[in-house]
Amino acid sequence: MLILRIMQQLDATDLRILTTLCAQPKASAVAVATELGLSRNTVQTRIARLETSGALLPFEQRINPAALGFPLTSFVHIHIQQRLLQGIVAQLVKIPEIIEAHGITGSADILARVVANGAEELFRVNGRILAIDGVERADTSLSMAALIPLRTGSLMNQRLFARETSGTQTL
Amino acid sequence: MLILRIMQQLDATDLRILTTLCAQPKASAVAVATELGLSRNTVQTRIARLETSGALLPFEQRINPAALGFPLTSFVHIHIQQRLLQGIVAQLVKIPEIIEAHGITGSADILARVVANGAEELFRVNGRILAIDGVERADTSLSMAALIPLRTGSLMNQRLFARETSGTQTL
DNA sequence: CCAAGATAGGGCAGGTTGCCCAATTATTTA
DNA sequence: TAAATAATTGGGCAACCTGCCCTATCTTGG
Repeated sequence: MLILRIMQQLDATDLRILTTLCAQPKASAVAVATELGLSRNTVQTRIARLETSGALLPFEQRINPAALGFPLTSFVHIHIQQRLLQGIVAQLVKIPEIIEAHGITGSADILARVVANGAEELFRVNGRILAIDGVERADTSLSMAALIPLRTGSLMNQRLFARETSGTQTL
Repeated sequence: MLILRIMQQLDATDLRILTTLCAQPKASAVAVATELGLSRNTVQTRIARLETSGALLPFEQRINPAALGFPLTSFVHIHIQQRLLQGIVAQLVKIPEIIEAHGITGSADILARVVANGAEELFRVNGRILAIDGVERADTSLSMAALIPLRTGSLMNQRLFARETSGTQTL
């Protein structure tokens, strides 16, 4: 329902287009085409497909929470009564500072990414989470440093490399 | 060194522009301007500033790892000999499947986001992490569901709302 | 061998960008 | 409060780009 099944593997051309766009986000289709030695039509078709197939995440992803006034990032491991998951998620969605959440395996049930403008707000959010019916514990880990900022370039290189050599991936 | 200090708080106009762009990522500056009742010049100036000030993260962020052939996401809590952090991070960066990593407080030292095309690859990556000198343990939590996909819209609403109600916030 | 799909190449009207400038508001600051 | 500074607006212009349409190759798989 979210992402189309049609999300088959991207081929080398798609990857080259994406790579070019990463380097020059504002590049026009024409620019990409000439740079890659493709026709404008091809590039436009590909990009359109990438957007509809779910290969491109929403623009929202590019907005920096820090710039919005939320410089602190923390990860909260939430332990819950699993049978109440549905309702708990519904409540979590209502907390704006929770900008991401995954249902995970392991001792905790949910891993949430929480941003805040300061420690107090973090504390407040923690309180709101604990107040939800079915939540039993919430362990917060504050991010002290973004050692590796979210990237996908490494994945694209991997794919391109794998294609060219056709061998086992290594590094 | 990463993000410019110039990243002062965004004002209501910036937020409105960003909100509009979220709704219509392909909207031209002219379109945004007319929709918000601003001049084209203003919108273009603002957007340019947002891009240079670090309020807009790199395009890379919009690429879906799943589309690249990495449908599995997991979170790995890494315990290390803290004095070896530097070198460990240097090694982690070389592992393409690690698309994000934070230095965190709590029992674990590093929280890494790892993607893979299958369980075996996850296992391989885990091995590579454990092989790094100074790494003592790596606990993997597989993401079974993206309960809340990364979002920032909630933050923008919060900010805009805060502005409208209480007039004190400098945002 | 044919059908389907992808790519190249060309065309055209209309919208858009980049850049520049002057006039008009805010907003600060002295 | 007045002067200085920054933000916004409105307009103009050439170059460029997009969206859409059509056709001719060229692969690829059945």
